[in-house]
Amino acid sequence: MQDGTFSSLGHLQETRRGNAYARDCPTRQLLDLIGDKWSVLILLLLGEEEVRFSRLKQRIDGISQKMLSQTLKSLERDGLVTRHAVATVPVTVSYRITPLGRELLGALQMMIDWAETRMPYVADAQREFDRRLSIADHREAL
Amino acid sequence: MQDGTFSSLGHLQETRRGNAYARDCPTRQLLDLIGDKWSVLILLLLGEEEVRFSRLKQRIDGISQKMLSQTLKSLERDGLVTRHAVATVPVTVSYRITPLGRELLGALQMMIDWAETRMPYVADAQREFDRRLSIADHREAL
DNA sequence: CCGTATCCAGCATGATACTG
DNA sequence: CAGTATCATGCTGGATACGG
Repeated sequence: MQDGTFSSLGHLQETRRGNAYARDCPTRQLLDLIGDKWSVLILLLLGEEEVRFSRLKQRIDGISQKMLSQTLKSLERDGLVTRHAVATVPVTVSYRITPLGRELLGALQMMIDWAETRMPYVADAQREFDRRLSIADHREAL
Repeated sequence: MQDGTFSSLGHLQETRRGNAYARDCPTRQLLDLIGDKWSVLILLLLGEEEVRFSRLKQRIDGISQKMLSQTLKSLERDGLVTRHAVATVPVTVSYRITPLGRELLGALQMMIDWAETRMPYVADAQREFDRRLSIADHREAL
């Protein structure tokens, strides 16, 4: 079904560089990494300072130990944070953001700013949409 | 468990404005909207021009009719795109990005640029991480 | 303290078939 | 052409308990 799409894209100029619409474009790959529930929150915290595991768990509202551990390992694998273990008893582990991670955080800043100023408008649009929908549903029920 | 977090954040200065670490911060709300599999790809296409449903389906590699319909309705509900139906037979429907959606696209541009230039480094880091892990696993098996 | 294993519920996505 | 309904499925995230 899509083979034709791919080959026709070989010599295209879709305005943006590269094939931005393939399901495996870099943007989607990135969203697969950070589009989850906790990654960005963790990166934001680590962007300020090195933080210990237990402190992260305290400061991130509602995260489970499992998800914190899992997300940190993921971020470490992606080269966005580093893990530093000190062999005390019990062991002490802290995490730092990498230069690559810090760069990403910078690239996300405009998005974060947009979210903080514009999400209220999105919420308005959603309410309006739902209101119209419920009216339409009501008519339909006649 | 997290109530203390919230109240203590009342008079904080966590570097970034607002409580960026709550699970319902605007940034996470935004990621809930566009962190899915298709939203950004659709927005990018609509950012160039008004596009018909069938054309979107052709151009977005691998999307199902259900997911296209569902994602478009979601974006419409969020106020990021608008739907325009023409009562031909059969009906003709096209979608346009809204000013709010275009603004979001602008805010995403740095992230998109970062993804296109830096995702290779992420891929490198992942390979390196997996390589070391397999070595460790191998030792462990002795 | 930090991390993992297990089990489980809910949701996101997809295949397919059907309708106006 | 555009969209919905149904059903199946894999994955994400959460609860809990255990281990180093």
